[in-house]
Amino acid sequence: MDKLPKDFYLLDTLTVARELLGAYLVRRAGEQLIAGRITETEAYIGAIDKACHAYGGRLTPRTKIMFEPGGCAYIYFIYGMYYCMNVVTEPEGCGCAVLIRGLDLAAGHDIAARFRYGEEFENLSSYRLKNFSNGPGKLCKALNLTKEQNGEDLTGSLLYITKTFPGITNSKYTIHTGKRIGIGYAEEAQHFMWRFFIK
DNA sequence: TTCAGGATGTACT
DNA sequence: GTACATCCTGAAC
Repeated sequence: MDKLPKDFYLLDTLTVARELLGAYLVRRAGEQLIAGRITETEAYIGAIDKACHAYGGRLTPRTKIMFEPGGCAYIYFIYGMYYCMNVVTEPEGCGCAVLIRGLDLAAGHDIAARFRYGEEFENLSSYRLKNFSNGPGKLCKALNLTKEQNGEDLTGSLLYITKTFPGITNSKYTIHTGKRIGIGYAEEAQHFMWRFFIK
């Protein structure tokens, strides 16, 4: 399995955000694997981005993971009930990350469905299938990602990203860009075209 | 199919 | 006390 190496995560945040599209986020749950193709990302660059939790070098217990060298997971709790997962990027001290906003489930359907809805995958309604992991809070629930995985090394065996996944054929895609979602408070930064997604 | 409202903990003022 | 990188439900169209 061609796990993305540490060096990849040290690259420019916008590059990582684009390159992650079409890759597979893999989560080990016991002996089983859950994998989803990444369909939507957003870049957050601490030095210049008012929407970033680490804007202006703000270092708190929550944000300290963002200042680690690229290649670990930054998972935070939001709105009292959801988690969002980010990939920390660039060298140590930068405070940059890429938010994973959407996944297409590729493997581990049954266990993911239990994490997400507590039901078997084949029993899910079409509405639930369509909205299974197409949002940051949703995909964390499907992959059972919580603060327990905050800071997890993405080059380890519990949580990692690959360019291909066994038994899955990569389909072609086109990258689209847009404004980021849910950051209306961020003044000029809300207009940055730092959201990337594929069809 | 779209939309308003509520749930709810943590970080920060 | 307030805002938050969200999602679900139920009601109206």
